[in-house]
Amino acid sequence: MTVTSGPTAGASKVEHTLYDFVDSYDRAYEAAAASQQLSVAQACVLVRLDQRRGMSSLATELGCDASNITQIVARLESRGFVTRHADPADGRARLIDRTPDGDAVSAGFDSAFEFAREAMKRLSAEEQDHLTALLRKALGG
Amino acid sequence: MTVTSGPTAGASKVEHTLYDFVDSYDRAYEAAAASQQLSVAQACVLVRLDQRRGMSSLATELGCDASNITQIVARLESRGFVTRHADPADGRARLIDRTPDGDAVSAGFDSAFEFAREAMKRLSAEEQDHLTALLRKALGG
DNA sequence: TATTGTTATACTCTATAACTATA
DNA sequence: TATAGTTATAGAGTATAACAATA
Repeated sequence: MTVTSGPTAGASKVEHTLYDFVDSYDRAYEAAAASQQLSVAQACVLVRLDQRRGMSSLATELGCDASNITQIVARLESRGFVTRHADPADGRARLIDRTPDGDAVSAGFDSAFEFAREAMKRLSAEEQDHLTALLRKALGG
Repeated sequence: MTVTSGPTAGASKVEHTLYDFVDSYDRAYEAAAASQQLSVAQACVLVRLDQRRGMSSLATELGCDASNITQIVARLESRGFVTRHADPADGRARLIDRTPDGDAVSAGFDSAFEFAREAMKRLSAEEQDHLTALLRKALGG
């Protein structure tokens, strides 16, 4: 049940369509993570480690508590997908690196998560541009 | 971290936009649930109980195991938001009803989850129709 | 004093397996 | 035998609070 929404009672047609799209996207993401034996949370962290980075920046970007990241990174480390190193510039900080095994799993996830790619194949370049513009406008500022 | 994705390395502009939209939608859903002291899973179940229904249909619709629904419904019941009744037509089945308190919380959630509503206010009727058509086409069959 | 990260704790979500009751 | 639901269990996600080390 990673999938969230469900259209409200009085929702309009476009709102139902938005829900269907988000629902499909989320389910595809979960399936792609599962194909690599990853939880959604683990996949979220792993794919963001294409460059070495610290714990707190991950927590900020993912909108969760730092202690949560500590746990997820610990599980990824125990499976050999990441390593932790002291930051020479700040004795408090830790820098996380993805290992070659982690790179492979992350790449496997990227290959498996084909939802957006497949969906956009059904649209022409002009339609993609129009969709981008409409969604940007809908998102506002 | 209900939010899932994160754009892939080689993702196109429209794919980034899709991610931004899904990300915003999911975060807004989570915030609306939290505003009613509900988890995302609890909100998913509660909003689907506008009519009396059985456990297995919820599990099927939400794509999770029946034992999971048992737990979530039990928590909702302990907070007075739903009740369970025997199904007179099938001695094995249970029918779940939302209580008046549950109705109020569900309505509170609907009011708080204004993401899709607010986003569509930024588009004209024609733009909404066009967006619907594009997303439907992108979703395919 | 403030920040980075960890540990301890508690609760929720989730699936699997075993079970009861009913169809 | 098959289905609806529960219970027991275990692992994972999550936040809060308390803590150590460093800035």
